[in-house]
Amino acid sequence: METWMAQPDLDEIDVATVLQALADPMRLRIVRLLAEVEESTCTALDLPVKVSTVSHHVNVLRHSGLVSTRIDGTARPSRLRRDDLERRFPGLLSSILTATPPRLPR
Amino acid sequence: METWMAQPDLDEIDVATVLQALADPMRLRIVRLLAEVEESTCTALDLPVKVSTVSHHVNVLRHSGLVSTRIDGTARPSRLRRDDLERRFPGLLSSILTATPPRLPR
DNA sequence: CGGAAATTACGACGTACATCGTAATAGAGC
DNA sequence: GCTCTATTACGATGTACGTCGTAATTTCCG
Repeated sequence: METWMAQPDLDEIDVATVLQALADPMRLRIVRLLAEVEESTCTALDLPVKVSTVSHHVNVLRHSGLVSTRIDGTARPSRLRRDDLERRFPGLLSSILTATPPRLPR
Repeated sequence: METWMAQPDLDEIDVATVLQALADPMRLRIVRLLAEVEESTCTALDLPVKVSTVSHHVNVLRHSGLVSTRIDGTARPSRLRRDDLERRFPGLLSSILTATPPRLPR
């Protein structure tokens, strides 16, 4: 049986909270990574910050409703709530993930 | 003839910058107001902060590509770049504007 | 049981930034 | 020209938070 960490229900997800979560560059990077690997733990994510910081970011992402986290022994693999987000805010997450990089300058 | 303040081109708009702009509650509120009134100046917006602060926020919104500002005498009426944003990030702005308020608690 | 690994809880530190007050600038109208 | 209004430029201030280091907790495994 699979156990999951506490997370907001679909209709509890606040768009302002989601935007605040996505506003941080490192968290946006985590979201993009999770969109590729489908599931990953904090230590497995290859990021230029300490694991305790990654853990903090993933917590923020889960509380905002962006990711769901499974309990697997001592590991806590997380995955993007793509379908949930698509239902709650159609087009939001997908347009962020498929966005073209900005043209120079800036 | 209409003059406009400098703003990023469509393909110069960065999704990360847009998200950072929308992350602030007051700026999100401004975006929602502009979505209703179609065009407004800083002083016309009824907000619980000083006008200099509103001006700052509108500048951030313009630099991020969310609003365009027209020069009309001493006034600087701004409007949402809805069509531009829809073309650049389909579904992003619209899903934010039409989002249902979150169910309690939180 | 003992040790290693994953995660998190906690406190501390820097810094980015939202906000304000004031002053400077610019246009409109008398 | 003078005044009024709208906007912004600038500096100051307080606070939120991203990051780190360390310790505590939990689980797995030999």
